[in-house]
Amino acid sequence: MSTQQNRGDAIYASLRQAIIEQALKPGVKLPEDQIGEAFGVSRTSVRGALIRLSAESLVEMRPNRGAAVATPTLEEACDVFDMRRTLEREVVLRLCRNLSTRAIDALETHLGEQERALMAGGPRSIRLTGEFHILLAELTGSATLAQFVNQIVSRCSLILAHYGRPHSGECGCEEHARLVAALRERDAEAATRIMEHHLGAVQSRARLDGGENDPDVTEILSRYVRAAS
Amino acid sequence: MSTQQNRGDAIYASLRQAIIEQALKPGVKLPEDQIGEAFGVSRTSVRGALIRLSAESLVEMRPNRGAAVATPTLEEACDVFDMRRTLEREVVLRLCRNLSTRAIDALETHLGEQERALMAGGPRSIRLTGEFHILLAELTGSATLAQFVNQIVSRCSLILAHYGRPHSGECGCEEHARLVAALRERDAEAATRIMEHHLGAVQSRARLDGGENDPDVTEILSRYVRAAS
DNA sequence: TCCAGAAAAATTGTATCCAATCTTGACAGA
DNA sequence: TCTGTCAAGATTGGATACAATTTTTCTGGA
Repeated sequence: MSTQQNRGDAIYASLRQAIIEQALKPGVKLPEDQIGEAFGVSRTSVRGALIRLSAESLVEMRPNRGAAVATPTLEEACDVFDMRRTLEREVVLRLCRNLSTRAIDALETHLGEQERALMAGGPRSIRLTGEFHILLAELTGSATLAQFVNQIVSRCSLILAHYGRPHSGECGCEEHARLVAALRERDAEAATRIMEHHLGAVQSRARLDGGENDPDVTEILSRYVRAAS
Repeated sequence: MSTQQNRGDAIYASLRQAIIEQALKPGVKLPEDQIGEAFGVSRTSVRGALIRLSAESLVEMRPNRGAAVATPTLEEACDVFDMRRTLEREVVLRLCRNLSTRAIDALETHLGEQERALMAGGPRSIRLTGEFHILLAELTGSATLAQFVNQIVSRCSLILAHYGRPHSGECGCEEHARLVAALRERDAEAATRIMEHHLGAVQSRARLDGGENDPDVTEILSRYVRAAS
């Protein structure tokens, strides 16, 4: 899923990372020409990457009108966060049932990286805190679960970029540390509680209460549009 | 996700259906030329469709060697079925919390279709029994959950095509009826039990016990290949 | 007969090209 | 000044073209 064999893969990975790190903000247009030129490839390869990103709901492709970084609606955002809760609860339960010491080592190594990145600041930190959750999912040994979590966490990044306060990444990673501690003890009850609380905190960084986030005129107006009458 | 705006969409939908209905069996090569000619379009459009299908793990694309209907490994198959259990349990729980009478009507209408298709036989039946589960997921109102279930159920179809007994679709739909009955009563305990049992039955149609299913030589031999020594 | 290696054919990866569609900006009329 | 219309420019959808790679076929030698 990472190494670049085709040019399309490389572009896919780069664009994806840029979106997740919130360098490409929701709504930004992604003209094939321009991207192709930036990467030094033709539109053909770019198109392949965009198709894949749109399959993940990270970009929207409207026919004849080009691609843009997706702008999730409020409803979508809530749905995605709900789904994330569901999936990550499952991750924690599976990990408590079955977690090697090697896995715990991997988690703690990653915790260290997160802290260092947090010190240093920058987009790397945003990405790493997300990747922690993906690592958790991978450690369940279920490729499918890991893939779904990967997708959902990426979309959460996007949502935070859209609705979150400026530069709001996921979290200070202190709760991550507590989660790892609970997992080490195989304490499913505590682990799910921490995860639940943690995701609640992440979600609360988004202003999903319908408050005045962005003057997204078209979206607001679309609610008042009726069939031509 | 269905109406064909671009040519790529049309091909995507057609190929997907063919795979799910087990008309295109796992391992079958999908040369871009040939498919393009079959649909009367160029390779460009075909490629787009294949990219999307490979993002769903329904086809495998190996660099410079073309696309083929995916041939899930045994491990993958088990993983997918596990994930399906996880997701569909969530579907049932959500539905018991919140299910309109309109939704129940929709389910019963669909049950009727399934029965009729089962009488008539043919690939339509295979597809419809799968679509019942997708309908369930859609009725939760969560687009994300529905999409994940859609993907997972499709992959299960593929797995049954690979490992299942000949023409083994999902199931006689009698358990579907019992599930709807339990949902109507909002009986979460019974509903999850039925779903669990039902998916167990579906899974058991696949010979995932490692028995002698297919002489998948390359895969078998790959376990004996060591680094060149 | 069987195998190794080379040539030919087939297939993919990617760039380029054209028509269709959308967007932008200018211009005329109110 | 504002608004509606239309032409010019930009962008996408899709086909074609060509180089790179793989697969198949052919051939010569053991």
